[in-house]
Formats: sequence, structure tokens, C-alpha cells
Amino acid sequence: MSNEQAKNPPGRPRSEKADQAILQTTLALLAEAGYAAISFEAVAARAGVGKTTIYRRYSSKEELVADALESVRQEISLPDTGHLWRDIELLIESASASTTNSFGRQLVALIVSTASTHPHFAQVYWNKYMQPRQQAFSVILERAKARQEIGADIDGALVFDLLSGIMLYALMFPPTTESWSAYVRRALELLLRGSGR
Amino acid sequence: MSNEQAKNPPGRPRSEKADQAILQTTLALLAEAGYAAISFEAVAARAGVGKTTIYRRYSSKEELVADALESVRQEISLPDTGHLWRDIELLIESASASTTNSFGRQLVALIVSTASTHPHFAQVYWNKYMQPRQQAFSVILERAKARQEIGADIDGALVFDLLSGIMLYALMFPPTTESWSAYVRRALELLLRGSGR
Amino acid sequence: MSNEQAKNPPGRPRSEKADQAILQTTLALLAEAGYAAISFEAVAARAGVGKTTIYRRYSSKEELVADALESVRQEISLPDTGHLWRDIELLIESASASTTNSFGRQLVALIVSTASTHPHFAQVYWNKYMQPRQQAFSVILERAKARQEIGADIDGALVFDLLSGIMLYALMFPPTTESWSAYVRRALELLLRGSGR
Amino acid sequence: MSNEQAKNPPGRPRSEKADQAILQTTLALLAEAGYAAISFEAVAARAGVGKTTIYRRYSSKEELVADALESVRQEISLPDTGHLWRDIELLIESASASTTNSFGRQLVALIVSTASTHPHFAQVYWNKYMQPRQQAFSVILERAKARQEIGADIDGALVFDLLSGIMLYALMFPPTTESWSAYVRRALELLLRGSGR
DNA sequence: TGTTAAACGAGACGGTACGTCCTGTCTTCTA
DNA sequence: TAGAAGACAGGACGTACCGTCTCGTTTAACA
Repeated sequence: MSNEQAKNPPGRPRSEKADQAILQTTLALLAEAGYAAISFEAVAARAGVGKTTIYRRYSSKEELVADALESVRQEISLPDTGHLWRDIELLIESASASTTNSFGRQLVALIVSTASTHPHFAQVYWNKYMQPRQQAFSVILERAKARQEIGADIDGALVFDLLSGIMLYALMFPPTTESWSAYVRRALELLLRGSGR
Repeated sequence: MSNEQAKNPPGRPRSEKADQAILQTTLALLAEAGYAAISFEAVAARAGVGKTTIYRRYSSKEELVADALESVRQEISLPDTGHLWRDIELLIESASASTTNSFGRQLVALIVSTASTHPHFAQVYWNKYMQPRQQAFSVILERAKARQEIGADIDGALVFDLLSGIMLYALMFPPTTESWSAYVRRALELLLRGSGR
Repeated sequence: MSNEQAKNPPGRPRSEKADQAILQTTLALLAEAGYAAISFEAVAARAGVGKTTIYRRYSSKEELVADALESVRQEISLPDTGHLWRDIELLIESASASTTNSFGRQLVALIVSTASTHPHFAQVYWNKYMQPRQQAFSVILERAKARQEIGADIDGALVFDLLSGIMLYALMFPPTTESWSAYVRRALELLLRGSGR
Repeated sequence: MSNEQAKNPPGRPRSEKADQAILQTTLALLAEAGYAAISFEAVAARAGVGKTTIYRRYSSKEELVADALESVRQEISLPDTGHLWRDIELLIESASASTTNSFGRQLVALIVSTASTHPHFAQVYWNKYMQPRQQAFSVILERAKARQEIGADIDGALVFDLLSGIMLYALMFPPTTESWSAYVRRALELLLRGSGR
């Protein structure tokens, strides 16, 4: 077949070094000064790269940042202590840990900021960060079902979504009468109440 | 008493007309072209007002928009059909209605966009838009408790928050396998399941 | 007769104190920071006076400054040593003295700056500063004529004008090969050469 | 040799077209509306050029105008009729001609206005406009000396300066009892009196 | 081993918006 | 009715980025 093998285009190939410099600079700026501080001009200057070189790769700030995020390695640990609550506890703790550092905070803020205006952006975040966690959560609930800690009819994904939703919500409108974590725990209890734990 | 009567400050008082022109122009731009299209320059030009006049009142775009939002009249209807589900249905419908028009959409997007970077912003939105609805929701649940449709121990505010949270969440990460409303309904059912409806 | 006596206008009379404050502040600013630094705003602020109060008196920056200049007391000394050259020497020295201090320098610069665009301005300067000196110079030359130091047909005013002219000229285009005063002296010699000194 | 050949700097070179547009617009504004009407904003708008493009070249209005003046072509005609007075007559006439048009008037006014505050400005004017005329004048006097119309000891440059000076002076303080040209002629006669014409 | 064609860094281009300053006018309260 | 205080519409200032463009210079695959 003709295009089975991607033929090398003529001319000088894209510089891998420039790729790296651009992405790393983008992530660095994101962590240090936030999304608003990212501009093609700033990235180019700091990465020691021409503006054209960036425009050739990305046609908007969002594309650039999305790609930078995609390049970050993520590892999800899947706790398995044999007890539903302890597993969940560990999961939340791990999520919390990756959100409290400077980069994580900026990242969440960024997602919230641009989810509405740049859906593609949220898509990347979903695939890369949320979905794996949703699946991990589901696995944990399946194990709990097998141990008959909770009812078999409960929808793990939905519980995860509700939990994520209220975390998001609490981020925008922080609870005033109790701590953030107490609030989330209360929500979790409500969610699992009917499930005969 | 000394400061019982607020004394007029010296000098020409702020122009009420300018106040109005600024706020209305801001809201108009928000509805028409979105938050990003709002600039002091644009508002000044369209409102027929000097830039200085705006800067005298607001020191940032966010302050300006926050004040504009605060100036919008909001009315919450409190349905009372005698049936929990029908009441909730009506409430959701009304919320949905005020979100589907151009201005509402821009507004929600804006809140989500800036909640993290400008907490004050979210505060205004909470006081003006969310809290009244939370209270309305609580009233409806109280009535349902009185009719023994649901258990007396359920926390209306928390349910409202969880519901709002998942709506927000679904806005950022739209469900792929089912419709938005079906998804929300499923969540609501899960929430009220343990409550002996 | 009706208007023989300037009738007091109704209402509050103009404040003498404000008059003074305005003029002095104007002169101070002129000496300190130059003509360009003078603005109605700046004068008002520093004089502790409303902008309106200044606008009521002067309709342009030039009027204001012209009036301020007019308020400065000037004294011309008329040297009479019995020798033409010594008299001229003293006159030049005195003129030079009143030009070398900060205020004098600013003043001359100002006149040069605005002579073309604001003739009225130069008029004030002429009446107040130049004419008296021209007359003093003429008197000195008349005395020299009486002593037969110079010919009777020489036009003192014209010589003064030529001398002033070249001083002005030398101010704009400073001589490069000799000192300012040597240059002026050379000119003076040329001017009086034909006059049998 | 190393720097014999000026190496091209990296990056896109300055646009010659923009250079021209800026200078011509500056001269046009100067001729039409005077120095005060020149603003970076106005020049940019009318020249169809970004403000930045002008700021990249000039850091002040004065620099800009100085360069614009420097770009104007000037030709000095050197009359040679064989008679001193007729030559001078022609020279003055030519100088007068180039000063009576709109541009010339603005130009002289400008020089006078800013000579004191922006010496560099006067420098350009001197090199470009005055010096050539001073030299032409000297040549004419030299010829007159050769013809023995005037004494050999007369300093042409100084006479020129005195003449220029009184013209300048008469511009600032116009003669009240006689015409401008009669006044200048009288001065010229005084200057050349001792020279046995 | 050259040729060639695209990518590269650098930086200028026409623009838009920023936030500050000043202008000349106006509107209020106080004296 | 003058005065101080200060708000008003307007407009220029000088700066920062935008997204596009034009340079001279690599850099590798193809001829």
C-alpha cells in the first residue's frame, strides 16, 4: 500500500529539542506563575526558541498547555487493604497529595478555569487524570462488593462522579461551618448510606 | 450621635448615570460576546464614558463584573405541588431555564472560569444565585419530611450541594453514554435512595 | 457719574490669598522643574486651590505664566563710571547675573520657547525685562556720545538689539571655537568699530 | 579584516517603507498643524504604522522630528552677481522664501521653541540649515573683499551670526516703528559701515 | 557530494488593550 | 457668588502581547 509507511517529508525535520524545551517551559511557567502568565512570547523567550517554532506546533495557548499536560507522567496506585474505607481513605489521600503541590493547584485551577471555554482541554484532563482514578475507585468498590461490604447494585462510577463533583463544588464554594475534609466525608457517608455497609 | 447621619463628602458626587451605563454595558457585553470580550476600553467606549470613570470605581475587570452581576435582579420561585419529585422537577426546570439563555450560559461559564482565581467572585455568585436556591431546596425537602416522603434525618443542604456538584462536574466532563438530564436524575435517585421515598 | 467708581460686584470677592498662592506656585514650579512641568492640575494641587479658581482667572497656561512673570519685581541699575566700556561691562555683568540662577535660566528658555507661538508672552517679557535695559543702554551710549567716546550718529537701540540678538543666537547655537563671552565681546567690538571709539 | 564588512544583524530587518512613511507623515503634520500636533499616536495612525514601530526607532518626539528634519533635502544657491549688495539681497530673498511657506514657518518656530530644552535639536538645524548658509555668506564676502568692496579684515561668519541674531530677535520682538525688512537692512548697514563699502 | 526544502533563532510588523496622566468642563457643598 | 473639592468625557502616553512576516542559518534526506 502506498501510505502504509509514513514517508519522511522533505526538508529539515522538527527539532525534538525544541519540542522538549517548549513543553517543559510551559509546565514550569504554569507551576510558577499560573496559566495567565503563559504567553507565546514568554514561553519562546524562556525556552530560547522562536515564536514561529511554537506557532508551527500549536495554534492556541490551550493546545500548547493541553499537550504539555499530556506529557506529564501520572501513576495511580491501587490500594488493596481489604477494607473499603481504608482503601478509599488512601485513594483520597493520594489524590489530595497530588493536588496540594504548586503545580497540582495550578493545574486544577486551570482545568476549572477553562473547562467551559475549551472543552478539548477538559477532555485531555479527563483521559489523563480522572478516568484512571474513576476506574481505580470502581475496582475498589467491586472488591468491597465481593466482600459484601456494600450492596451489589451500587454504581461505582456514579459514586465517584458525585464525590468528584462535590469536591469541585467545595473548591468553588468552600464550606463555612466545617472543614473541607469533614464536609467531603459527610457526603461520602450519605452516598454509601443506602448500601448497607 | 456623631455618625448617625452619613455626611456628604466634598466634591462632585459620583454620577448615578455613569454607574448605570457601566453596569448595563458590562452585562450586555457579557451576554453578547462573553467574559473575554470585556475590556475597560470596550466598556468605556460603548457606555460613552471615560476610562478613568470606570477605573475610579473598579480596579479590575473582576470587580467590575462582580458588581454587574450583583446588580441583576433574581427571583426564586418556590414550587409547592404537594409532591417531592414534582417540586424538584420544577426547581430543576427553573434553574435550567435561567441557564439556557445566552446570558445565563455566559454567567455560569464565567463563574466556573474564575472561581479559582477570584474567590470573591464566586462569593458574589454564591450569595446571589446559589444560596437562595439551596434554601428553596431545603424548604421543599422539609415539606417532604413533613409528608413523610423522606426520612427526617436527611440533610437538605448537603443533598443540594451534591446535586449542584454533579451538575458542575457534568458540565466540565459531559456524560458520554447517556443524556445530561438522565445522568442527573440517576444521581438524584442514588442520593435519595436510603431515604425511604 | 454711574461708573466713575468701580462698583463692587455682588457675591463673594476674589480671594487675594488664592491670587498669591497661584502666582507663587507658578513661579516656584517654573524655577524648579521648568515650563513643561506647569499644568493647571499641578499648580492647583500644590497651591491648595481648586482648578476652577485658576481657570476663572486665566484661560491658558501662557496667561498664567505671563502674569506670574509680571508679578516679579525687577530693578535695573544704571552704571555711570564715566567710561563707556566699563559701563557696558557692568551692564552685561548684571544681565548675566540675573540669567545664571535657576529661575533666570528657566525664564529665558521659556521666552525663547514660546515667543513664536505666544507673542503676547514675549510682549510681557519685552516690557518688563528688555525695554528697561534697552533704555539703560541708550542712556549709557548718550553719555558716551556727550564725552565724544563714540560718534553722535550711532543708534543705541539698534546696537542693543544687535547685541541682544547675538546673545540669543549664541544661546541657541553655542560658539564652538571660543567662549561665550569672548564671542559676545568680539561682536560688540565689530558693532562699535566704525564709531571711532 | 574582521569588521570591515558590517554584518547583518539577525532577525527581520527594519522596514524601509515604514521609515519613509514615518518621516513623511511627521513632516506633513509639522507643516499642516505644527509641532504641538505631532504625537506618536497621530503619526502612527496616519502613517498606517504601529506605535511600536515608531518607538522602536525613536524614544522621544524630539528625536523623531530631528530625524525628519535631517531627511529633508536642502539646496543652497550661491549667488554671484559681482556686486556685494545684490548678492546679499538674493541670499536674503532666498532665505526668506524658504521661511515663508507653511513648512518653513513651522520649522523656524519649532527650532526657536525647543532650542533651549533640546540642544541636540538645534544642532541638527545648525548643521543642516544654518552652517551651509553661513558658509555661502562667507564666500560672498570673500568675493567682495577680492573686489575690494569691503575691508579684508572683516569676519564674514561673525557678520552672518549678528545678522541671524537680529533676525531671530526681530522675530521674537517685532519692530514697532518700521517694517521688518527695513529694520534688518538698517542693521546690515551698521554692520558693514566700518568696512568702507 | 551537492542540492533542496523545510525548520530554526531572531526580531520587526500592524494592532489592541493596558493603566496613568492631564485637559477643560461640570456639579456639589461651604463660606 | 467665589471657593475647594473632585467627578466627568476625552485623548495621548509608553508598555506588553498578539499573530504574522521576513531575514540569514542549520539540518537532513534525496539525487
